[in-house]
Amino acid sequence: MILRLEEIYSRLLGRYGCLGWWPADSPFEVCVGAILTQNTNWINVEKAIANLRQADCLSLDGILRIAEGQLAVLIRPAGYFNVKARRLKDFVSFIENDCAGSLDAAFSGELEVVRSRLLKVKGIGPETADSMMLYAGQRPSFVVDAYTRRIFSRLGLVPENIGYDDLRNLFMSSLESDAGIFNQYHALIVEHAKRHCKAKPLCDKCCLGNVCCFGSKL
DNA sequence: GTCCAGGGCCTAC
DNA sequence: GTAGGCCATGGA
Repeated sequence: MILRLEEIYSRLLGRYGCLGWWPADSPFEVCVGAILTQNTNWINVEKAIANLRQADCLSLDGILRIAEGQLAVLIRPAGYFNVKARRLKDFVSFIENDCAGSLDAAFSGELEVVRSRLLKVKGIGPETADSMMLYAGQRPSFVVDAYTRRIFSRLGLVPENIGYDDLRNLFMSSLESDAGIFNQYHALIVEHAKRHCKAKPLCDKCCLGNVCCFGSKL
């Protein structure tokens, strides 16, 4: 049986309930987290964010002000710290110079225009741009990640090697364009993946019929 | 010791 | 246009 996207959402919501993503105190913090979490465990990101907060650098001005080398030291626990320090600097420069220092301005305008503007910033790829738009800007841009591709290809809904934009388009054309739903759906996918898709061997009580649950790698 | 985590850029073919 | 290498920490 092939499950539809709405049915999968309904099952995940029934299983895990409202998750209330993203775990951050402000839209700016969401953006910082989106960059820091690239290919990195969230636990390590939290440590880096705690360092930034303690150093009073968890703000646009804070990151503009601090030297890149010092920034790298603070975010060290998140890994790739030299790369990510540069990316954070590039991002705040974009907000300061191209958006008049306003995150609201960065997220204002036609959806795909906002997205393509973000994608021009070095270090912001599709997933990071969509995460920022959805979780910091409350814009209905669906976030696809490795978990999404893994689960939905295992369920037989898409090819394993489907491209990012193709998978994003599938969700966005199949679901009501609602930031609240997109927010929940992505959060539910991540929650499900963390609990089930890494289970070895097959986990039990999988609300998607165990199909997606057989180790983290195919 | 090995694998993996809520990616993205750059270089070679 | 795309596959492969690189960036790097910390927990399982």
